[in-house]
Amino acid sequence: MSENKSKHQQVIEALAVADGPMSANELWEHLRSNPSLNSIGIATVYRSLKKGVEDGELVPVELESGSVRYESSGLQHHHHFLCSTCSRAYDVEGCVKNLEKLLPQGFEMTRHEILLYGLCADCKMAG
Amino acid sequence: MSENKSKHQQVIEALAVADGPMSANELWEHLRSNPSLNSIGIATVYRSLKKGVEDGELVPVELESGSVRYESSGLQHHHHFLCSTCSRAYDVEGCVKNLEKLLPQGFEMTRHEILLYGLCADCKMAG
DNA sequence: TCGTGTATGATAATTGATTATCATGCTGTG
DNA sequence: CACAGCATGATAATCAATTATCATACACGA
Repeated sequence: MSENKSKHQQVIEALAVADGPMSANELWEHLRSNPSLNSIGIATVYRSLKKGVEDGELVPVELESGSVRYESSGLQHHHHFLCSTCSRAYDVEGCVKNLEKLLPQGFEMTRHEILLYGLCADCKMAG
Repeated sequence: MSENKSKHQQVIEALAVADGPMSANELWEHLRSNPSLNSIGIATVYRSLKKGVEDGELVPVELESGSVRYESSGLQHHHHFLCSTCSRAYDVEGCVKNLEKLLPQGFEMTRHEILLYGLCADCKMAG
């Protein structure tokens, strides 16, 4: 398989070009639906995600209860939009100022996440 | 039991005075540890949470994968802080401006959540 | 007091996500 | 070609959260 991509690479690369973090299941469906790729098993998806995180290529992102999504590490600072209809997560660029002013006395902040909820462009147009 | 509080009321009231949203399990441990209250079963906690949401008294809050927390409805607009050490969630007052500027073209935002991560005052002092 | 209905607790059952297992097939080497 | 080792897929096993079940106990009205 030296001239073809390994399944693991397919997982990593799919996330590299995705427009938002994806769960194991989303990734699985996405890869299976692509006719130019061979089929892939869900076990391989989980294995690749785990390895990707261990290798520092991927970062887990928890936006909801019940599922962990993954994104490429090394992306610019960004946040996420979660569509209430299709439940896909999208990256959104930029950030806001003055987050520190929210911090209560005595607390120490190491990072933050901003989550926007609503309708993504696709679902808004379809609805 | 007319002069005492029902278990359901105890759950609702515990959340009313909590300093952040709590999961079923957190609530259960909290209520059991309070010597002035009778013991309570985990089933009752889940039942009360479900009923509280149906009645509009409680709101589910999803900050992580793996657990749903609940808070009183009708709180002022606020956000949350999640302690990486004790994993408790705290309410934080206030908000920030210009969130709309993050929204991609064609998307529609209905609500948002800001999550701060780090050490809470207790853990910071203890650590 | 008797009967009905609600509240409760213990625990079994379910569910969804994730991990472990195991057999297969392919790669590259000696 | 035979062998060792890794990648893979199907699926069983695990795990945590949640829900369903069922028997008990108490409150309240007839």
